[in-house]
Amino acid sequence: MTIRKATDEEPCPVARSVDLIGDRWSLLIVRDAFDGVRRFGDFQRSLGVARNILADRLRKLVDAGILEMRDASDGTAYQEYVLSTKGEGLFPIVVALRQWGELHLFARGERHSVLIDTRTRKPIPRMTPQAKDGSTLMPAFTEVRKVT
Amino acid sequence: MTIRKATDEEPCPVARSVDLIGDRWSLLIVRDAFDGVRRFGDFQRSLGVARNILADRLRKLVDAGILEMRDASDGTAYQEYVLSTKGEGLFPIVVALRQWGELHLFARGERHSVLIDTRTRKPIPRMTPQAKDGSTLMPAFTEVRKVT
DNA sequence: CAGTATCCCTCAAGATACTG
DNA sequence: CAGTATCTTGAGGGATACTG
Repeated sequence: MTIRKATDEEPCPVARSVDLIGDRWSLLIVRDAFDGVRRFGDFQRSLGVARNILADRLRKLVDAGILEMRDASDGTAYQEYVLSTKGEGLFPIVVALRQWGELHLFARGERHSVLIDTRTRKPIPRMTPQAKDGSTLMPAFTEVRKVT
Repeated sequence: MTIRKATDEEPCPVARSVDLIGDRWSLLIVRDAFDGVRRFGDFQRSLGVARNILADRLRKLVDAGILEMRDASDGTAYQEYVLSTKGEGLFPIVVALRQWGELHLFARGERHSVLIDTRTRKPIPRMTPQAKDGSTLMPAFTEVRKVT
């Protein structure tokens, strides 16, 4: 990052976003968070990431205001990491990555995990529906749960 | 990547997408490509990336079928890199990153670059318009040109 | 101009042991 | 269980010189 502009001098919003969440793990943590994962150990098992790296990424995501720490809902003494409103705003990015990947990175018939919109109880569509003007309709974030 | 699954064993489309384009430079190259950048030197100047890294990323993007090489349109002996259909499919991801960044990563009033939709001649909106059901409307890719 | 070849260095990441 | 501390490795990335 010596050569890249400091984030606060970078005029391109895409670049700032990529600087913040464009690493190997952050977006997958966010994906899991959309999927309802909340606890350190669950993230760790889901991702298979080293504990120290996970701790670092969680801290950065909390510092960035994407995740918030809360007391565990199950009465244990530990913390949970849940998406803030800002973090929930990443939903279109995750969905777009998912849909592009489904369409272009899987062979026909090859199985992949899907997301269920818990409001409509339907899977997030493989492709974004087209509007009349050619724009695409991105599902809203309600709550989502993975099915494999 | 020792611990991460090989791409062809990874069942999550988000993870496959992130594996492919979730590095520091690939998405910014794609962003520039949407912006009409086509030549090695122009990418290099725009991004400030080392030439060997740029060459590597361009090669990987071509191998992945996201960019295609063509003979230069200006008659010179060189090549140009243009988005394939698959690459154009990344538009919603770039737009989503842009809009999230505009909304959450810039102070009020702070200036940032914008994209002009050359079909409508209007800037890509700061926030995705909401549909009645709470889903969001992602602009179509026609052609786009940066304005700072 | 459009790359390739080399060298070097930093940091991300993995492994593992330890602590409250 | 939820982390922290420490060590090691390797890949990513920068600088630069070189080539067709």
